[in-house]
Amino acid sequence: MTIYDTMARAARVFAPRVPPRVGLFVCGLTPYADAHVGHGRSFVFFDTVARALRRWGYRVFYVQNVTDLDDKVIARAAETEADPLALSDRHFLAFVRSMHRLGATAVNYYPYATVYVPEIIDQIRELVRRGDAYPTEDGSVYFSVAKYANYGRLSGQKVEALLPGARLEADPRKRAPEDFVIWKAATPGEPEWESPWGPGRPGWHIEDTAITTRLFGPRYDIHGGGIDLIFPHHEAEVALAESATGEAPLVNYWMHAGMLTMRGEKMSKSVGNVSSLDDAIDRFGAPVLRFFYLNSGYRSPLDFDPDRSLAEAREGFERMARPADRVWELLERDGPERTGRALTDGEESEVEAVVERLDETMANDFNTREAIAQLFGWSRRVTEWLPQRNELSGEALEMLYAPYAWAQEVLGFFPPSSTARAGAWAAVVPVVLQARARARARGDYAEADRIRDELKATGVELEDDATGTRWSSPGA
RNA sequence: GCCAAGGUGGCAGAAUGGUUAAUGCGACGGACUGCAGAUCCGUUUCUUGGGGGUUCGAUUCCCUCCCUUGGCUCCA
Repeated sequence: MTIYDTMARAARVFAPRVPPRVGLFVCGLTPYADAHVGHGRSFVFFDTVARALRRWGYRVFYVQNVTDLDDKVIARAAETEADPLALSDRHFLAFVRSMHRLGATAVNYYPYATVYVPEIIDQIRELVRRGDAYPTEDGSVYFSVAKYANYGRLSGQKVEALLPGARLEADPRKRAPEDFVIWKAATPGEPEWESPWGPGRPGWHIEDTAITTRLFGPRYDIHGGGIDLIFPHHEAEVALAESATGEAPLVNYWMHAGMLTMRGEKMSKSVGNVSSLDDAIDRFGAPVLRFFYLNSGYRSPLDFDPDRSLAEAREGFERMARPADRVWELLERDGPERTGRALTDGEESEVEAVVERLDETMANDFNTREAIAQLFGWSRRVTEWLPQRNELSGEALEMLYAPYAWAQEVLGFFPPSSTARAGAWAAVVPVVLQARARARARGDYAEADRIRDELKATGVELEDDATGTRWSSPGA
């Protein structure tokens, strides 16, 4: 399989350092506000990466850090008079709930940065000892960019070119304007930890390297994140970790997910054009949202139009999922032991070829879009089988379902959805349907349509076909 | 100004050094249906941002220009 590596600016064959183990680290969010649709994109993508790697037999240890304390958390907490750590804790838990609703459950461990303060201090101490970082009189510590020769390799930036940059402010405490803070001297009233340089708290970049050095050692396989993090954050991570450990490269494969834009502009809390992730899940459901995200190349920008994007994704997803549902219904009702005809050898190898191709497609730098195109092709094929589906054995039906099972495993679509027709509705709706069937039988279509309309008003949708009436309650 | 990623049909968005450039959405017509829905058939549509080069052949590789977005010490 190949992965596009940002450092190499090319697709490279993937080879873990210690197969079959894979260390995967993805920059998580700073939980000072609710997650938005843009966050969902990259986290769903990396969830899919971990799912695919696991399917292929890799033992993935997926770590996603939580920046539970930084300037924004403190600022937001000050506005609401809340404790900063309690504020980020609350938002993080909400974020994890959203991720679970999205089926993004591949993460093994979400380390809070503040839990790793001892490791952070150790790493800073090592950098200072080596002369790569220096404390200042006020009790902060800065990393000396000039001491790291490869600074700029990941992002393509040159240090000289940074100087005219918009936000580099002259700071008398810094030896060079490009130096960045790794330990921030305490401000009264803010959370602080004791350190050799006085009370303070960690800088952003060093949190991740202290965590990954502790959990993975000086080198690991894959580091992911949004493309907006390449500079300065990931550039700084490389410099810090490689300086502190003396080993390189820190990361073998750098993966960056493209931005989600809102009508052409990056969705972000700073811009203020955010659309709540939970609202999107509420309105369209996790499968539609995952479909929307994965229906594009992960490195390309993806535009989100709240009026159109998810409605369009829903149409597409339903077309793809409908034949899967028809097969699943029978399996759910009769179980895999149901009797009937088996697939022919030719049909079986057809299914196997489809699944094999899906794996090959994903192995090409996680080409989820192409995999989805293939699933559409499979749905067209399954539609041809549907008229005779009642004659098929459970085993045959399971084979027809195999590409969808693949999608469930890797892309996270098609969650087992038996609940949709369960509960109180399951008892009541069939009675109503019988009444409607009698009305239709005697030609009273006005009554039949009235029942259909009234059910629809409660969220229950009906579809008539040759075998009877099917109902569904998407909101259930 | 510097760095990076994008630019493909009405829209979203793939792919490839080589037959008709996917897939989906939308629209239109038809079949089926009591109607609706679903499904099927057909139609609709791109010479792949502009220019130049390499090549027998490029949308794909190279150069250059333009545009959009992201980054340039807050960010998925």
